[in-house]
Amino acid sequence: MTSTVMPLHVRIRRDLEDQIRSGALMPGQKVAFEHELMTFYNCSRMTVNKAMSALSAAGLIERRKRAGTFVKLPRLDSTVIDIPDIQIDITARGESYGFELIERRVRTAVTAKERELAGEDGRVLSLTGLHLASGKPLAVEERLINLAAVPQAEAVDFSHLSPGHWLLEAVPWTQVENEISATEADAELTRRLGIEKGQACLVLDRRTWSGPERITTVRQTYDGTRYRLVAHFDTLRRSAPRP
Amino acid sequence: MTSTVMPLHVRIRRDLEDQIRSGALMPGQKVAFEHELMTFYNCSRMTVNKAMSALSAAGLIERRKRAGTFVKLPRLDSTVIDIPDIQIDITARGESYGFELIERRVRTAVTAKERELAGEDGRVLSLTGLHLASGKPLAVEERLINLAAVPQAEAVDFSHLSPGHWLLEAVPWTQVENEISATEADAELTRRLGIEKGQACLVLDRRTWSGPERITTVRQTYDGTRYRLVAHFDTLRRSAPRP
DNA sequence: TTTTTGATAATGTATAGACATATCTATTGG
DNA sequence: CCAATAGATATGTCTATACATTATCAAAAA
Repeated sequence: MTSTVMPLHVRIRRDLEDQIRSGALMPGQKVAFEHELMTFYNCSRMTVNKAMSALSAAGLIERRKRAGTFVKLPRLDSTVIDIPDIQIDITARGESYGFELIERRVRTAVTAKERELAGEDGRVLSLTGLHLASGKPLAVEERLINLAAVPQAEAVDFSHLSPGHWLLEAVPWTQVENEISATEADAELTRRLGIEKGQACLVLDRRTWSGPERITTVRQTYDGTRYRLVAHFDTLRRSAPRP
Repeated sequence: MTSTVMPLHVRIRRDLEDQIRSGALMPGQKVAFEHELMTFYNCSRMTVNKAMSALSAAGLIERRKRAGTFVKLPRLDSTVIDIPDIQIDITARGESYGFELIERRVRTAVTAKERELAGEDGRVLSLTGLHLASGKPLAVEERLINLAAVPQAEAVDFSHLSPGHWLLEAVPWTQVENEISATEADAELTRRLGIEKGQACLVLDRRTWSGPERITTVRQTYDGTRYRLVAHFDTLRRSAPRP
């Protein structure tokens, strides 16, 4: 597949990966010793070691001194799913993306949520808007931005600009907390998403930090019939959601 | 924290990680050259290189020849969430776990879903059951197991044994596909989970492979008010769901 | 001015060797 | 027989060096 010449340590790693994936090397089984691979590939131990260390770091194998190297049991309790940025996700599906601002307010933090974000008497920018896929509402977004951390947000016109996408460029985050849940559509959601009353919606709550500082809190509520989170995962590394 | 002496390349990596996390090194900023770190830590280039390569592999930094090394923008479109095994998740919350089998059938693949799993005329084990947290139903599970791949499943008594947990030990997977969606509780879910009719439920569909072979297909439908997926993620590595 | 070319500097890959560390095995001493 | 001990061995770390690769910058040519 890859037309370019592959570095040897990458080739060794891929060979082993392939054997593990295909089942030729099953979990628990012993992998060849470094010195065996070294003679097989006719290379130095450092090169083999680089390949094996990478596999070990990726959690595919376990290495024990004196004993050797063994294929690890993949653990289901740490399976992983991608959570895409909604704008990127929509365009990746080949649909056109749009954002429509419903409400914008600047105020002093009063509610618990606002104070958790901006602290006592901190100022927050509150935005409510709609994410559109091919012109149709896909998700409602309710966002709070900590103006102490992102003062420049106050001057931005978010009428048709996804705040999440803007923030991504303006203030890179270092930590995110995501929470996925389900909720029934209330009257407001029903109206805004144009769905049936009581329909199930997927809710994504996200809080982001930049270093120690809180940046933003957002809740995106998706039309449950039109949106789902998909992830393909294998023992080496996850891949992107399918088209 | 760590009482043992840390290898130098780990220390270098952690120092850089900490600087990135704390905001001392912001995305886009240039990281010191290898030869600078080499004199700073008084070590060889290979040691610095090992640390930097690891950070590069983890996606924290980007390295360009001649130009140097730069802190990467974390990309929201590849944020990640843990999907725990339900049994492990429930016990981790300090609740007692239980499984209750509702229906068990062995049959030849007829529906599209069954044939996708077991192929034309393949035999499948169909299991329906309830996951209980502290004695109360938390999720309904509908599972199909490919008996060609896991013949020993036919002899197992799943009356009070979580099939997913058993499978994990019996047949290690190499690939998983997860899908999260939301649905309204129908009459059957209402009855089995003891919830209100029409309530929103979180649905987790999972398909697993072992090498090229399909192992199982499962749909777990959760009581939306009692279950949510949580993940804390930072630019270096994700951590477990909070208690 | 624009384009080409070439030197330069940074990372990427690989080697051979050295010593450290953990752990398994066999031998020895009680 | 059990326990302590002493190899043996596989991985872990690190060095010093070499050459490959490639983006960048500046000088030379069009």
